[in-house]
Amino acid sequence: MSASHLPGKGQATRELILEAAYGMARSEGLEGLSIGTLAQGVGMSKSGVFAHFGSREDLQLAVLENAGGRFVDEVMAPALRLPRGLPRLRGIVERWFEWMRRHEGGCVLATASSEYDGRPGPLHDFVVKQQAEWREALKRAVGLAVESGELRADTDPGQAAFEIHALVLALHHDAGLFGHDDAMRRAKRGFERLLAGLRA
Amino acid sequence: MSASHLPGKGQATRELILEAAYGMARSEGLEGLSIGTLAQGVGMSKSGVFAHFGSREDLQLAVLENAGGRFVDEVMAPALRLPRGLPRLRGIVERWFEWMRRHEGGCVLATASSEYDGRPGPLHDFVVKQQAEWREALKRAVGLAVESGELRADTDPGQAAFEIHALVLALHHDAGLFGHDDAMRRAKRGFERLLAGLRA
Amino acid sequence: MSASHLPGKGQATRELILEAAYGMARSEGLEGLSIGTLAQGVGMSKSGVFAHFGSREDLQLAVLENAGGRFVDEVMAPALRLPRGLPRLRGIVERWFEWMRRHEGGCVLATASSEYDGRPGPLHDFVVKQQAEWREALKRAVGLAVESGELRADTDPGQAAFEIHALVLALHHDAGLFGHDDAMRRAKRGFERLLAGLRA
Amino acid sequence: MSASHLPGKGQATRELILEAAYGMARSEGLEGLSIGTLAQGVGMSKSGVFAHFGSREDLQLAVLENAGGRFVDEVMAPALRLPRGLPRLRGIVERWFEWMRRHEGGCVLATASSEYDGRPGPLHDFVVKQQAEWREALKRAVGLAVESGELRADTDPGQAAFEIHALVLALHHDAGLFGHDDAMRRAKRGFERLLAGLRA
DNA sequence: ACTCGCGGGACCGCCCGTTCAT
DNA sequence: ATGAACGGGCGGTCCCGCGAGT
Repeated sequence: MSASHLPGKGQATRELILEAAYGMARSEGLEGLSIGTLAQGVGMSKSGVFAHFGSREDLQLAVLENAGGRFVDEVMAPALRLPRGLPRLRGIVERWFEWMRRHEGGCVLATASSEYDGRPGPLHDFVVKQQAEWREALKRAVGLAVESGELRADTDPGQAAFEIHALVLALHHDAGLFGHDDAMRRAKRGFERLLAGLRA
Repeated sequence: MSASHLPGKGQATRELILEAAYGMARSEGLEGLSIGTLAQGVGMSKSGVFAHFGSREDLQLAVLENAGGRFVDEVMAPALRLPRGLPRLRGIVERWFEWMRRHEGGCVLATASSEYDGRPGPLHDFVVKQQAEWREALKRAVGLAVESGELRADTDPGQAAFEIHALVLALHHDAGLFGHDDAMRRAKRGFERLLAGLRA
Repeated sequence: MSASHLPGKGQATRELILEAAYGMARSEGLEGLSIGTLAQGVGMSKSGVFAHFGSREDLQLAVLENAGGRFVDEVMAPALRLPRGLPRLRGIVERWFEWMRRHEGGCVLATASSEYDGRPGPLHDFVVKQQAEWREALKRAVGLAVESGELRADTDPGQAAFEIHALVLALHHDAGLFGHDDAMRRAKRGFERLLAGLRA
Repeated sequence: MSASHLPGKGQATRELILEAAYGMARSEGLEGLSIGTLAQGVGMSKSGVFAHFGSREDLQLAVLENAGGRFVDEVMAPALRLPRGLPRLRGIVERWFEWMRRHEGGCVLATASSEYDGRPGPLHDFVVKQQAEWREALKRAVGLAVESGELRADTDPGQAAFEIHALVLALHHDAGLFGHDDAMRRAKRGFERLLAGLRA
């Protein structure tokens, strides 16, 4: 957001590294990231890679931040440009499902939740913040649909957000273990049933 | 032929190790298990620990098997002794939630799903088998409740099982990140709403 | 040679172990022998194997002793029953070559010389003793052929024994690296040439 | 493009390590080389040592290569600058004997032959290549002495090379087990006798 | 500003030879 | 002859710094 340094070569390499790191973290998890392997993957020396992030933990944070940014760009932001109410709520969920489809075989953001749920530290805190943010966004979208009268007035937005997120988690879970297609069908049907129950 | 090694000293140590291993895997994940740390935790030498399981992978498998066995004993088995239909279905879900409460701060079985979803190997296969089994049990319980007329005849048991499991996953997720109590409340309300929608 | 303990089961197992150990030492060398691998090879527990020899070193010694005994039985002893002079000398060498043929792919006795030449200890001493013995036997056989007038009177038996042993070593060397057949031809021709030069 | 890392600090350390490794391999054999012990010997950390050679096997190969290079420099190359015929043949053998004198107590190149004769792999292949090369060089030197008329026309160069090499092996063998001086005398006398028999 | 070569120290999973009670 | 355990070592990989090159 500042003019501190023109895009710069460093920034470009950094992005390249993050890209590769994200790919690796998808299958091995953020905890499975190894600087050596990563360096090999991008064709640099270990110290070259290392220099961009002062520590492994900072690298993991950067990957998480980066992926989170993309999630916002591809899921949240476009949905927020849709009209309030059901359209926007549907927009979020559909894009979220679609995101999961593209990340079939491992979504770092989803995996990170269980990697760091019981392990204090900066990564834990960051994951909590991210997840809370998105849950809140979901909750707000539900709330607006209640205000607009599309959903029943006695709807509890937090509860609804919880249940929607549950479907996302189950989608990721089943897609990874049992195959993507069935999981997607079930998730979509689950969402429709949920909406049906809430509709005014 | 004496009573010397029927219960076996080795078996006892093995159980002790598995206990400690389970505790560690709860926070670090099965992939985070280290034989050295584990040995230190049980006050044995590395080689002493190692000898009980021919390899790290076999140790991980043993932990998973052991935990799975306890899950069956504490959740599935007792529920199967309840009368078919809603009571049994409720029995499973309530005990499953209760299991999650006791494993607040990390359930290895739940975490393993995301650790091995995209990583081929014996552990992956085992996880898939376990999860499929329990999902199937859930599905059967739903089916029986349909047969008994307690749930609507057009209920899709597989879909219902998916949605119930989603609530379990969300319970684990939220409990780890946002605190257990809220998560539990939401999961229970979610289950009641789900049942309400399915009731004949 | 004593009546200390009737052949006994223990003795039999011991022989069985030595047999297996010899086989392993042929490809891996005496230093490459591992009690674990050996135990597995004979289908016993490590400690079971270990109990027969108080230490790894004693096992190695036993293997060496055992193989040496067989060498004497198959090479030296039968040759000593031949008439003195050239026949006996030829007998030794031919049987020695033949021994190498049967141990194509590694003769522990030959290998041990280079494993322990620069490493003090009981094994070194034992190897030296064995090799000295056989060299001495060779030397005596040459000496007898000189006395019988079949070889020139100015023959130096120690020198001749050295050169004959050289051919044996070269046979083992070439057989292992370049193939047995060529090596054998060359060794035999070398021996004949040597004899031709010494003949009266 | 500067002189910064043409000699290279790393190269220097590498040579230093190889030097120490050669010393250790002389008594323990190439298979007896241990990275930990080696590191201790050169006063570095294990990983520091390890980094110079991607694996233990590559370290062993490097030691073999290095020693082979020195052998060529000190034995073969200078002899090849002598006039063809007997002088050059003598030059090779004398320098080879001299090499053995300097490596009294264990020559890695000689020992490696018996360590890897029955064990497939890159080291085996390398040893075979080395030995074949030097044998071939010896054979050529004999052949040239035949062409020059100094050795009998019916001389078989391959056979002669075999017998000369046999003396080298016996020199190494006896020097290690029975003492160097006797061995050297016998080897030299053997070579003279051999030449006498081949002379035109 | 960025990248690399080189090295360290801790730890990994695993296997060694060995002991002791049974 | 076994099973359990030990202490120590193996080869190998980790993350991380320092110093210097461009």
